[in-house]
Amino acid sequence: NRQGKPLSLRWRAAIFTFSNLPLIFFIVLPPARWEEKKYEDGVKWRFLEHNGPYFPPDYQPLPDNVHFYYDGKKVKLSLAAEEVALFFAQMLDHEYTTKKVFRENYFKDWRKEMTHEERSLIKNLDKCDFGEIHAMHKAKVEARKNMTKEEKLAVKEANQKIVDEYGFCLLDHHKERIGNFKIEPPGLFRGRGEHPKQGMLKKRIQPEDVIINCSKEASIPVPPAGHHWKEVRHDNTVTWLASWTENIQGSIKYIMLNANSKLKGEKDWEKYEVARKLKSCVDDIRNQYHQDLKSKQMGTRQRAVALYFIDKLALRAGNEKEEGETADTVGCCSLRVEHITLHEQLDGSECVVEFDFLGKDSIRYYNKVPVIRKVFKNLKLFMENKQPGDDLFDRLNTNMLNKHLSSLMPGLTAKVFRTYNASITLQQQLKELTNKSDNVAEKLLSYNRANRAVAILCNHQRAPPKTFDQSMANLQAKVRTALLGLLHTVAYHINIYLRMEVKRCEEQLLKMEVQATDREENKQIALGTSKLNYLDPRISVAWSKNVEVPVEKIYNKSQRDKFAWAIDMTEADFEF
DNA sequence: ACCCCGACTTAGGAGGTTCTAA
DNA sequence: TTAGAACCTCCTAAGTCGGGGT
Repeated sequence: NRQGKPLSLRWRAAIFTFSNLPLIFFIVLPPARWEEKKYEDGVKWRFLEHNGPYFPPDYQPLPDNVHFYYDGKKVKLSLAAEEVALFFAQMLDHEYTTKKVFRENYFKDWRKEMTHEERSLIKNLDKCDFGEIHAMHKAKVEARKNMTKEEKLAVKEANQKIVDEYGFCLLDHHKERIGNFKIEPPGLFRGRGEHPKQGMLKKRIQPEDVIINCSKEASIPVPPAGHHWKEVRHDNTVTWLASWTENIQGSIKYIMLNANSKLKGEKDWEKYEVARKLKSCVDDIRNQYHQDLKSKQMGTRQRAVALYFIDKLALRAGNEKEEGETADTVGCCSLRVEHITLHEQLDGSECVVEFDFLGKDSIRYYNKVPVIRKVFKNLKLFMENKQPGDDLFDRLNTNMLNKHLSSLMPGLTAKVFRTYNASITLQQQLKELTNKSDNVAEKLLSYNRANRAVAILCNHQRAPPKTFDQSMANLQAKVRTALLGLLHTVAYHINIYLRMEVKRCEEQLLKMEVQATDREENKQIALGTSKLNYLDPRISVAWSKNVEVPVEKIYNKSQRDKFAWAIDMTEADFEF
């Protein structure tokens, strides 16, 4: 099986008695889905059938009592222009409708949707009054919030019907959940960070834009009435069920399976197996790049320094990006001189590199890192005679780096280091932080702390919750109250009948303290991303068995579904 | 050798739902 | 019973990486 052990025989036993004789039956179960044999290289399925994507509802025109005004005068907009006006009006409370780039992009695209007459009238966004449309939208949101239980239930049932019809497909022998079966509705593009295309109109997708992928033998999904698909193809070397090209970046969007599917689970498992393989040769690879730091070839030295960062700091590879098409963000290979500052001496350490750049999703990476002298000297060399905006690694790109890595180990790429370092860190931290004698709450705190160490390594940040300070204060107050209550109880009522009560108070207090600590430490850290994408679930499952914490305490339902393969196969002695 | 793009994973936020404690 | 926090699901943007074409 996937732990490298012989394939396990899955069985259940049942005991009956017959005339006081015990009879034991063994039932041999078929192999788990993730133990079925695979297809030849490149083939992802034999049979694929589905109902096609679900399209968002058509635009509903504004009611007659809601108006748009231009320059103080009432203007009845054409349907197309009105729909796009509503997109803007809906977002009026959001700060990016005040941003220059957003407004300019929006206005330019909106004008494209206008009729000739509208275009010649409406020339200035500042003179547009979306007030009534905005108010109508807010009223709708409010009304939705105030729906009765019955109304909410009706909505829920309607949604469930859509899921039942469009949310599943048949892939080989299995009914599988589809991850995103809905076509993305039109709206205004909201990029992350300072995105040059923010505010542009994301257009409505028609069936004529959509490519369907299914097997030849399957019944072809029926397009909405009066429409046809762009294309129906039968490509079993890919996993997507439908695709379309999006108009902002011109990239392809896909409808794919849910994470709990066999296909995705198998891929996930493979990813962690590659990372485990890196574990067995990481020492050699580290020796290699330490040697390469002294290479006569500048390109080799740059590769070595980049690898040092990727390994030590879990930086992303850093592919080059087209300027002006996306926010200005970088990864390791695309770092520029302006993103690092060298300090011979800083806070009592020598050879410190100060990183300050925007990474994926425009999340800031800020870190001061002591490095070995050879790396430090190389960096100085790379920065000589360069402008702040120049590439730090001018003789390196992700392609060259990955080609080198795959020559060291099959399947090795830059991102494997992130997976490997994340998982090995979790395993080490769990070993270090968990005490067998702790109670479940304390063990969970240890787990969260180990998870947190990884999230910090991978720079998984979140905006602090809006009400964080307030809720923290509330929690502290509660702790104080509980503490007082406890003291009070102990001081005045020590007698045998109240010991239970004291014990209960103590437990409650401890739980709250643990909770407060956990929450404070978690203020700006997002644990979910690493849990879902970087941490080999077998480490967590083995830990939960070892320390006797139910797996439900660390994985919720959808996480348990996603990691079903790991929950099924992992024994307490698993080592990453 | 390089570039472009297709396919897939990784990412944080919005918003809805459930839980908890007063 | 209710408000607010915690949890969870959905959404879709933004990365990685390899293969094919030039």
